[in-house]
Amino acid sequence: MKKKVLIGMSGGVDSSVAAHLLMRDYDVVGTTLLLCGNDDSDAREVAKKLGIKHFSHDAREEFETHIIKNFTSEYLSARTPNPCILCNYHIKFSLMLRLADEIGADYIATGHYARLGEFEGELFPERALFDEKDQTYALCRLKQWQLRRALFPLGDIPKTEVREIARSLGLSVAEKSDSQDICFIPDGDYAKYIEDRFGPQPRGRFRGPHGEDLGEHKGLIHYTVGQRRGLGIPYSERIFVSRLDREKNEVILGLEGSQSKSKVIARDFSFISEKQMPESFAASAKIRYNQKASPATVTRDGDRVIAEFSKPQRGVSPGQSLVLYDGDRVIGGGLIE
RNA sequence: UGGGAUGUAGCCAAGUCGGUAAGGCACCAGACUUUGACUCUGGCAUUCGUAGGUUCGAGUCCUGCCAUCCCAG
Repeated sequence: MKKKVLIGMSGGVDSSVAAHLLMRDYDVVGTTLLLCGNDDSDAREVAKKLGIKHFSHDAREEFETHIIKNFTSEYLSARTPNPCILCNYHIKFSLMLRLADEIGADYIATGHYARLGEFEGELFPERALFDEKDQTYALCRLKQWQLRRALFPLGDIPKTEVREIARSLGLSVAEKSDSQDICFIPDGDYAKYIEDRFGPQPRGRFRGPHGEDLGEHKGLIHYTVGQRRGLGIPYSERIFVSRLDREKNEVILGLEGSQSKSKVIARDFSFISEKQMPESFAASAKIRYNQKASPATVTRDGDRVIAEFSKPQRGVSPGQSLVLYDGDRVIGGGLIE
């Protein structure tokens, strides 16, 4: 008898094709999590077309407490959060697992471009075979109990082939564009979203590379370390946000290079492995999603990790995650201070 | 008021012996992207404070006017 798997279906191409691929070896049930007014009609249509069972689950309350609350409070604390990483941990790989238990499913699956690898008796997310589409960065906080019941059907398929499969199946979502922006903020204007909830944020001054006053900023939540565009400041050369000063409510600007650092400290670090990690080791690391990993020497300090990169990293933004890799294998991730 | 200087796109700013408006920043549009960013590509002055003049041709030469700044006092 086939084992049963519950797949999260967003209604996009990826999870739709993932569902189809699973059907060969598993008894597949699809679910769409209602997180924030998203619509499940595409997913329902795909499920019907594929001939699998589908149900939707209202997860708005959990999404609100675990993801949105953190997202807004981080921004209000002058940090730049990555909601996807938290969502994967709390929603896609926790809540989904509970739903799987309810329907008696052995596994859960998602349309992430990632593979699952085994190393010394444990499981790890591994980079997708075609790493232009790798999504392991966002899976950095997963634990063994989650990975043991996870499946990633798209890990060794290029995106173009996924679309071809969708077309050959006659799925209406085959040409649907890739999702982007923050899923619960459809228009992409996160600052407006926060101000709608918490009111307008106090304005302050822009401080230039030489300490000069460069005018008024719109409120700290509008800026991220490393940002260049949208500052609205004419200057003789490119200037970047190098720091957000919460005490003085100032946005500190600097020239090219001023926002680069070799030493990155991450707190609340979560390792994939349950084994004791060495105090210090070599790894490759990323400080943001869309970037290739670069070599670093890592030192542990309680729940903190200090990464000393061999080359300075630009735009190290507090609140984003430092994710460590050993080759293709994700070691873990933590929040940049 | 006398003496000096300057006035080129939203900002900074090139512009040679007059020959038919560099560049940077900002901005806009695309590309990239399951976060915020970065990056990349493309766009962006029929016009050079203004009114005349010289010239085949003026941002570049001449004259008046206007504006701003500095030094005198």
